[in-house]
Amino acid sequence: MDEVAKLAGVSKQTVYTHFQNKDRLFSAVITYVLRQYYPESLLNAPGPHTIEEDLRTIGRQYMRLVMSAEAISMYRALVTAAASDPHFSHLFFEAGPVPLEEDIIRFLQQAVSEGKLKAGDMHQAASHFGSLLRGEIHFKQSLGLIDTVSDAEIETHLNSCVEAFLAIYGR
Amino acid sequence: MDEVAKLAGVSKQTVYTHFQNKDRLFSAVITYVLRQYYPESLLNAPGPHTIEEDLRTIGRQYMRLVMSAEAISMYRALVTAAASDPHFSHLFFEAGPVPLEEDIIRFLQQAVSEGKLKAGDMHQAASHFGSLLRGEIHFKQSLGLIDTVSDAEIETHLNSCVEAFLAIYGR
DNA sequence: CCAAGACTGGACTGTCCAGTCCAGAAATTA
DNA sequence: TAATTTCTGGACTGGACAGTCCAGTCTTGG
Repeated sequence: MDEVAKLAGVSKQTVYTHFQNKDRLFSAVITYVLRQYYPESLLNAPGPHTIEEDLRTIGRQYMRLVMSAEAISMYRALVTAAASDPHFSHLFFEAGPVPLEEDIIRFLQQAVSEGKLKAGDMHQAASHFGSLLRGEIHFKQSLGLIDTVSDAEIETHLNSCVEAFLAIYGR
Repeated sequence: MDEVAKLAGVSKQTVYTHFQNKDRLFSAVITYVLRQYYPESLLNAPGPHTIEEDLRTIGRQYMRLVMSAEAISMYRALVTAAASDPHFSHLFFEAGPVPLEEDIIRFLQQAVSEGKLKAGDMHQAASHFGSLLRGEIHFKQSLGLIDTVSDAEIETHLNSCVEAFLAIYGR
């Protein structure tokens, strides 16, 4: 909290008048940050795309989000807090992963109805896609074994994930 | 450390004579626990199996390991520690995930040479398999949004992962 | 221009926790 | 049995950190 006040260029007391305690501040940070980072639209390029292009676009956004330094340190903070109280994790999950996954499911269902993907459990498909995308990279990042991920690495991993996803769910 | 001493039925001083400090103790715990939990053999049932059966056996062991309460709390401790120093994470990774993945790669290569899987990048295949297996479940567990995972849930998830894996890498 | 409210800085309290110290008890060894 | 080593328990130190207090300063709206 001392550091927060310092970085804000404000006295600690002022921080405490705006946020009753550290938990409230942390909650506010979670909701604020997620609002900032939540992708407006998963697909922003105009014109028609192949399913592969769309998956790449979505996957790229997801990877950039999840592997950003901010996301990793928030994830670390949440994991740490979860050891004694999963309250923040719920806050986070409802504001981030849940709506995001819903968006992705909608996209996948649309693709199914257009005959671009096999029909099936789209919740599972979205979950598999996300898991593949996070992959070992996120696991290692969370453990501090990797810090920054280059665009090239993202692109390589992304390709392998999209390819794998289409092998499973493509028609 | 007080609690460790108490649970060990020993004075704190005695703990400190055996382990210079908390870090050394933690290191010792990591290596000890991994030795205990490291699967002797990924495949223990006798007789010939289909690749699907083998993948299920391996996947089941991996999931049980990774989703155990012990593994989750160790992962949490490592993630927390990684925020300031990834030293323990390295220790962990070299003693656990690295050799495990090597075993799995060997298995996959064997399966390729028997014509049961497509040839390709088996490191990537192993990584994808692991990522699918950890999946959303491990992500949620790490955040404290789920605690225990029933055998039935493991089996359901396992099936979907093996199926997905074979769709990608099966021939 | 002045009163009310907001902000400052920095000292202070209380708690948690790793690690140390020590005097006496217990176990080992010769 | 006597000497030596090891262990006990519990008090203590020091540092980190959340949260409070307060006296004095700055801002701002009427």
